[in-house]
Amino acid sequence: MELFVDRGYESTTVAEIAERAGLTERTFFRHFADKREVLFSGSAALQELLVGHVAGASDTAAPIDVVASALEAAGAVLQERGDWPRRRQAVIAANAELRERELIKLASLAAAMAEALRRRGVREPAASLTAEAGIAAFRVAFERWVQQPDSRSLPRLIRNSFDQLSAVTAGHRG
Amino acid sequence: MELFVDRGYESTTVAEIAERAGLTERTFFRHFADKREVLFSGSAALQELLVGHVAGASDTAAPIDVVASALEAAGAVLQERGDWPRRRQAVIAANAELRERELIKLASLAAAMAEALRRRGVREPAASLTAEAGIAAFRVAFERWVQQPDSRSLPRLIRNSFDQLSAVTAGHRG
DNA sequence: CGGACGATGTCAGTTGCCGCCATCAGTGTG
DNA sequence: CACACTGATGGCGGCAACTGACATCGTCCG
Repeated sequence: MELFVDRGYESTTVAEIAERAGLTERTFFRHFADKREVLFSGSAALQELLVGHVAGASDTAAPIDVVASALEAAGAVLQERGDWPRRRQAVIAANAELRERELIKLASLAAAMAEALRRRGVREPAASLTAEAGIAAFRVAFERWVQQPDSRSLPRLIRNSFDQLSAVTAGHRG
Repeated sequence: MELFVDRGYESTTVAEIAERAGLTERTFFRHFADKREVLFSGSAALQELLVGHVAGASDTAAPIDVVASALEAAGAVLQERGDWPRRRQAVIAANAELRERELIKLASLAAAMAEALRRRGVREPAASLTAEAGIAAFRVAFERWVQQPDSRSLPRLIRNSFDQLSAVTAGHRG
């Protein structure tokens, strides 16, 4: 992160990262599949958290509410990490490769939640749709949170985003 | 496409692609920003189509319906290309790098539609949310269409996907 | 003590990608 | 007709991401 913030992601070489960590370039690639992954290795934990929440939710809760509360919980965790998520997001936003990686990580979170919903008995395409739309709501909320100078509560923004989503899709006449 | 289908995306080098086209590797990179872009250069046209539909929709239509009908129109165009979209999608699905690129292209389509909605007077975060959720509905429908052996109408699948989306988010209690 | 094992280092090689300069065909201009 | 300009291409060299094969070293276990 120090190197990325200093001179930008692209103009930082893997050799430099490895040197700063007191390791070899070869060893770096044994810990991370590629250069981008340094910034995304934490997403596995987030995925477990989401899946756990979905699996443990009340049986009577509607799928969209299950997804919403799982993502609010994730938002609370992110909120507690202080500056880190914002600095990380600034680096990601400045680089196209990293934005691509972020999208596939989010898609992977959606897929994991959809799978967890299916285990609760939700059928396709409702499961995928709920998970994907939920991630979309999360993205919009997270982006707002990152850009806001004041620290408005991320879980609250996420909740609002779900409300908006519900309002916005309600108009559709099938 | 011939080379990709034959030996897979990864084990096809840019030099081989260029040679097949009767050009040099150097020239290839003058036409495409990187190796992945060969498969995604058409997305600009799709974006124009979507933005045009959103901009030209009836003033009284609800944003979600505007987005839905724009994506149905896009689906109709894809449908007319016969085998091509399915072959292309098979190549993309088999490779992680290509899936990343596809996601960022879809995100770019969502951003363009959100911008078009804003020009119609839709405010944030409703505009982004509608566009993102719409793209999610499209993705789910397109994936089903690709996997279905019979050629069920893609626009119809997209319409169904939007109906499901509406049903699925309706349960949310804000 | 000795051997298995996991983490690291070393080295050479492939490939994506880019900067720089030369070439060449087509076009407009005096 | 000669010249300059422009746009597309080729050739070459080089950087950086990534990988496979092999060596080394510390640790743990019997």
